[in-house]
Amino acid sequence: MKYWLFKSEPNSYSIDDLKKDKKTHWDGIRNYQARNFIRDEMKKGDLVLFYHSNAEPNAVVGVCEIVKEAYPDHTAFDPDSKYYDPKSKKDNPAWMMIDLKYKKKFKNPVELSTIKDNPKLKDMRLVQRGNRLSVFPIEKKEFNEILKMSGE
DNA sequence: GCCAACGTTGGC
DNA sequence: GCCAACGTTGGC
Repeated sequence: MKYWLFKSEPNSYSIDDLKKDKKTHWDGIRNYQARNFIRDEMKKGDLVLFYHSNAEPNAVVGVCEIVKEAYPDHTAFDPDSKYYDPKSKKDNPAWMMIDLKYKKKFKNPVELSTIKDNPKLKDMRLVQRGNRLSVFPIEKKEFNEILKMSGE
């Protein structure tokens, strides 16, 4: 089993939206490295930290779980979608998505600033310079450390 | 709002 | 195949 971190801007989709929806499909990934993680490595049962970016404050705000493994991202086929990509064909989809289930929202979000201050988390991609991936793997010990910092 | 970082595009 | 231009991400 693997552990992941997903970034989302709360004004487009927040942990509260996921809590309300209970489950969602993670569409709109249009980066090949992220796509490869989704397609090749994410498995049902993997746990995901949900992170708010461009937020006040930026923070890990909860946990969710992968409940469906990679399948074609249908928004790439839809000319009306902002994620439309004519290069993605139905018989050879370029982009994939997974389904996520809500698990918990932290009472105390773990802020980016405190993550940066924790030497145990210095190797996380989240705090590395220039990291722009919106989904990426994290270590089990990093996942557990964030949980510990949240007090959950 | 600024800007550094970095992925993608397209001309050559 | 190189690389400049451009667009996007995301912290500050």
